[in-house]
Amino acid sequence: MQRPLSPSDRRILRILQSDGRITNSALAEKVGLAASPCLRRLKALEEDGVIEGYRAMVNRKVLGFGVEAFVFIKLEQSEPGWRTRLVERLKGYEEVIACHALAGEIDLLVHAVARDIESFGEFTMNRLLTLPGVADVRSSFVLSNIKPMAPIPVPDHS
Amino acid sequence: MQRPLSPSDRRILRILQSDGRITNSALAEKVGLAASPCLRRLKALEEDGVIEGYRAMVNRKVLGFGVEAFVFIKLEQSEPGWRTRLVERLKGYEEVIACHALAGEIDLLVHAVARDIESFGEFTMNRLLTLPGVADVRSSFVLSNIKPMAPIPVPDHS
DNA sequence: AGTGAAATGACCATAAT
DNA sequence: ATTATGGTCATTTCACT
Repeated sequence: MQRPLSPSDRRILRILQSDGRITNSALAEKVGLAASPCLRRLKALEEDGVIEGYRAMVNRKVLGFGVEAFVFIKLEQSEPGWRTRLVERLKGYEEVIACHALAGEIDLLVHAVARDIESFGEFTMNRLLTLPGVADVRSSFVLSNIKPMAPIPVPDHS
Repeated sequence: MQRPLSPSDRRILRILQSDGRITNSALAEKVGLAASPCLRRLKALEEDGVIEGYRAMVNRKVLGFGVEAFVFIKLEQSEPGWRTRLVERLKGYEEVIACHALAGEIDLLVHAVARDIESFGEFTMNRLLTLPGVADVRSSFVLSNIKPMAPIPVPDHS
């Protein structure tokens, strides 16, 4: 189902996770490959879905989002259809920068940004609590990003 | 303290958050600029720290990490020094792909990956619970990534 | 290895302040 | 005048075959 990763592939993945915009030729040099085979490997990794995309990390505060928070949501037990629609609505909110379904006490973990505390309040009150199927909503503001979005470790073998 | 963002800057940020490896010339075309001024703006955004970096998004399962989890940590009240050292240790763990300090019930929210449930257990037992200053550790496995790492919205004005 | 495309820097034009 | 914007062109470097 998945071609095994060569040592070069692994080096490529390590480098690209910390510098996603490096040129292929600079990448090739770091990896210890000629440009041409390096590019072929990179394309293959993209093609195979090992690399799912590239993203610029933007400073949220510069964009006017002074508040970052996590919202812990418990759902009511209800027909499956409700849950699907709830999740679709949630995904549609642009304040939601990530959302995970969890096992255990909390059903949904929502990572959100907002301009300020007031607009975050508006968001939770008007857009989260009003979703049908939501039993409980608790929010915690992020005080500091201790470790922001670190790379996934790339072991020498899978 | 921060140069205001031009409409072109905002378009650049929107595009680069969903395609961080787009060539400058393709970016320029989408933005509606010539390549040269587009590149100048891009460099300035990096220089000013508006863009904090670029990252390839890698499929964790391909790398052998079948398990993704959030760990909710409560700390004991203790001297500030302990907390700093605890946080440093936490940052050093490569299983930890993100970590936030939160206000409220939970003090630290840790986002982690592991090869399987057993090795996640080893991680929580031997590396988290043993940290001095930790009062309580609770873990929830991620069942699904409902909305994985969406862009931060870029308003037309800040 | 070669060729077409992209990146990059020097320099100019225009408009708003 | 100064600042901020964008454009053109020439050169080097890169991507890709």
